Amino acid sequence: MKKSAAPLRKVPRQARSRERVERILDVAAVVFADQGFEAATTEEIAERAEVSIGSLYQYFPDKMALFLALVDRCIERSRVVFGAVVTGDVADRPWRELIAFAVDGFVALKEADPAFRALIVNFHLYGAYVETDAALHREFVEQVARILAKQTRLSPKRRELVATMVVQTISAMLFLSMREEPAFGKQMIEETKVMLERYLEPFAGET
Amino acid sequence: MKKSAAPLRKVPRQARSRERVERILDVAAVVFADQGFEAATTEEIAERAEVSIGSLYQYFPDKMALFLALVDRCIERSRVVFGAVVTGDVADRPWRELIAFAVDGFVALKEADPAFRALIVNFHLYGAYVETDAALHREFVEQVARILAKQTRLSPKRRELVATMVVQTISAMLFLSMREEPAFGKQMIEETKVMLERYLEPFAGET
Amino acid sequence: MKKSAAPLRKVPRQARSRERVERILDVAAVVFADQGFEAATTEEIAERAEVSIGSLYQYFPDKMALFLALVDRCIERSRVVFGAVVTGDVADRPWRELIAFAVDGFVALKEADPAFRALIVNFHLYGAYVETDAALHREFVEQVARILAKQTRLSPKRRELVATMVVQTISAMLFLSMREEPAFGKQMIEETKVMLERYLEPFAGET
Amino acid sequence: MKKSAAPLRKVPRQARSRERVERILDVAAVVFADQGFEAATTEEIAERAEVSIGSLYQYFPDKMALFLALVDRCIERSRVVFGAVVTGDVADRPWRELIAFAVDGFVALKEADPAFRALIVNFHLYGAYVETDAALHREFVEQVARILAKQTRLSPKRRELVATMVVQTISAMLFLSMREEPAFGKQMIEETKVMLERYLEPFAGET
DNA sequence: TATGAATGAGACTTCATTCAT
DNA sequence: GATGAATGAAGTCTCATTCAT
Repeated sequence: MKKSAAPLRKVPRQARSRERVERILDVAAVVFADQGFEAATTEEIAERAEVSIGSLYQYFPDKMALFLALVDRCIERSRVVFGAVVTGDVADRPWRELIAFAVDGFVALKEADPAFRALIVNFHLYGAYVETDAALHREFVEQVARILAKQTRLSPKRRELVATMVVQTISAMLFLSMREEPAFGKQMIEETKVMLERYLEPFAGET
Repeated sequence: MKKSAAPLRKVPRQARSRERVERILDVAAVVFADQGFEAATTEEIAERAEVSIGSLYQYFPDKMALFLALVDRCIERSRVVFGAVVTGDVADRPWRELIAFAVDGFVALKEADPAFRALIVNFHLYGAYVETDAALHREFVEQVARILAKQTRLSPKRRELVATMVVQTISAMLFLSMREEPAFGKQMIEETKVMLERYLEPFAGET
Repeated sequence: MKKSAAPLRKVPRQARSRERVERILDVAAVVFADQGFEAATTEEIAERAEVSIGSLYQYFPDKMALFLALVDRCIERSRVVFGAVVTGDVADRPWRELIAFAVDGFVALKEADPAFRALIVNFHLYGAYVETDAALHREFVEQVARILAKQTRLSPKRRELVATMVVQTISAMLFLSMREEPAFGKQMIEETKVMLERYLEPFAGET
Repeated sequence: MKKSAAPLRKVPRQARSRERVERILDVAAVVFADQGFEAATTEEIAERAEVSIGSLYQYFPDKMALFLALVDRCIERSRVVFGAVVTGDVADRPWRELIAFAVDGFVALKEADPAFRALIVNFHLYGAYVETDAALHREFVEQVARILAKQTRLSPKRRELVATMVVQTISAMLFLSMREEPAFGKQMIEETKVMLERYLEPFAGET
């Protein structure tokens, strides 16, 4: 599968068009989340967005561009949500709280935003097809790394590694917990917090 | 999406045929690992196995059956590898060693066996289409749970949860590490050991 | 063998498209008539209709839908032709005329409309696969039964039986006469009239 | 679809082989009758006959040859059954009896012999693919024509035509009655006798 | 001669994408 | 710009027939 050149073919300037693009993305998120990227069809997305298939392709050069646009959208939205962690004094709170804040934040995003579910469900695509790739993950990793910078004495390299572990663990568990019975899924999420706490605690004083 | 009824349509009795089936599966493993289940085509698999498409379908009723056969194959092979952990005295060793044993074991399997890579890369399929489903995961979870039973006082319910966390963490990290630069990937694997050790240690005396 | 859900996938609204659909059906009629339903291929139909295979499937969900559409088409056309028999005073004419009218009507339809030939040639399909089934036959049977109601004192049950005999005899002989030398075929048709006249005459005063 | 050159590839001389051929034909009759010629597969026939597919093709050059062999078989068997009509004094009986004898004879054959059902069900094939064609029908037509010669003064040409009508009507009704509810089917058969009686009676004194 | 594994043309159908209106 | 009909490459799977053992 080829990669898509640009996420957006043309930037819609008029309010009407922007609405259309939003509607398309809203629908795409739901469809990708429900059926998976490959099983989803552009026609269904266009139909459910009450937009002609031609219009869809006017804004998005190909199917993958839809997915990439969702990635971008998630990055923006997560920036808003997690901005508080880094900028505010939240970063000075104890691990337990930070982790709970992060994990619950992700869970909330997943629950509230179909676009997030779409990414989580299809995160196996990242490496295979997308090169904008883990743009979202990188975003998160950087944010976590910044917190680690404040609370630990880890080297930059190590910080990136640890931050990556944290982010990947959370996203993996979000994905995996979705396939279990809801009750067990919730337990997995709680257990993820435990695992991360135990993992991170020793770093407080470590180099 | 339909499920495949039987893994094998015809059980090959002659050595010649068994070879063919093996060759088909060997190739399928590589193709599924490289391109993903959906992008892979039965025709390419047949071609690269130097077998006619008809022969392929003589043994496997449909594409999914190929994947399921790989699952079975992995289960068998992993049973051999991990059998030692449960039966032998290995189970009495300290956490650090057990975890290293398990993680390195998985890494070795992944490195040695394309079938394992195929499963890891396509593990998002398990729940969606397959009902033999996490047969492999369940296998691993049970084995880990047995070790936990020996070394901890966790309740059966909790044991299952913890074992699930361990297995899913390992397989997720195996998958994710494959998409990073090799060097960074290796660091992730090592870090996974650290995370699991810290996660499991406290369970030694816990209820 | 599965049945086709809807005769038409998309109702063509523009004149251009309706033409296309007509062309597809025209060609399908000829191909089904010449080669039989099973031997006919959707690709050949599309090709001869100078339409892409994709277009064909845009209007017809599957091969069977093409056939069903032909059935519908025939029902409509036959309604037009035979409408006169029931509504008009034609029904008061003597048997000989009515039978000649019906048989000659069928022959004319067969000669003029490939769709009719397609149905006649493939009428073995009706019961096996189609549930719109003998929709066409039922239509004819009802019309004939209505005439019988006017001209005889047969019980409703018996009327249905006799009407069925008449319709089936005509359609069978149409089919069979197509496989004989044209001259002999025509004789068979004429003889069919004789047979039906002799069969029906005694019913005039019967209960 | 091509025609098959010879009905039998090699005439089996040994008892063992003749048995095999018989078994194949027995099964083919049932399968062709149940599923229709096109839907039937040679593999299923071979399997149910407990014969390898290779053996089947040793005796029959292709699928159609199986069908043609069934035609031959039916001709032979019908000769035995109907022989009495022509040779014996049966031919001197009144129409009503003769017709009943013929129709009931066909019905009995159909009921007793799957091969007959196979022909009846697939009689639409005759003209389309087979050139040995109406071999069976011709046989019957000749027999009926012989009776007509004894009981009427019809010209040879007319005799053939009338005999054809009789045979085709019976076989068509046998086929059609199989697709109706059993009760209605039986009524159709009885009604067929009525129709033929009325059709033939006037010929007694006709030229 | 019997076997049944192997073959591969070809059938049906889908769906991302284009382009005339 | 919007529309949606049209396209056709490509995919999965079947089955009549062959041929090595």
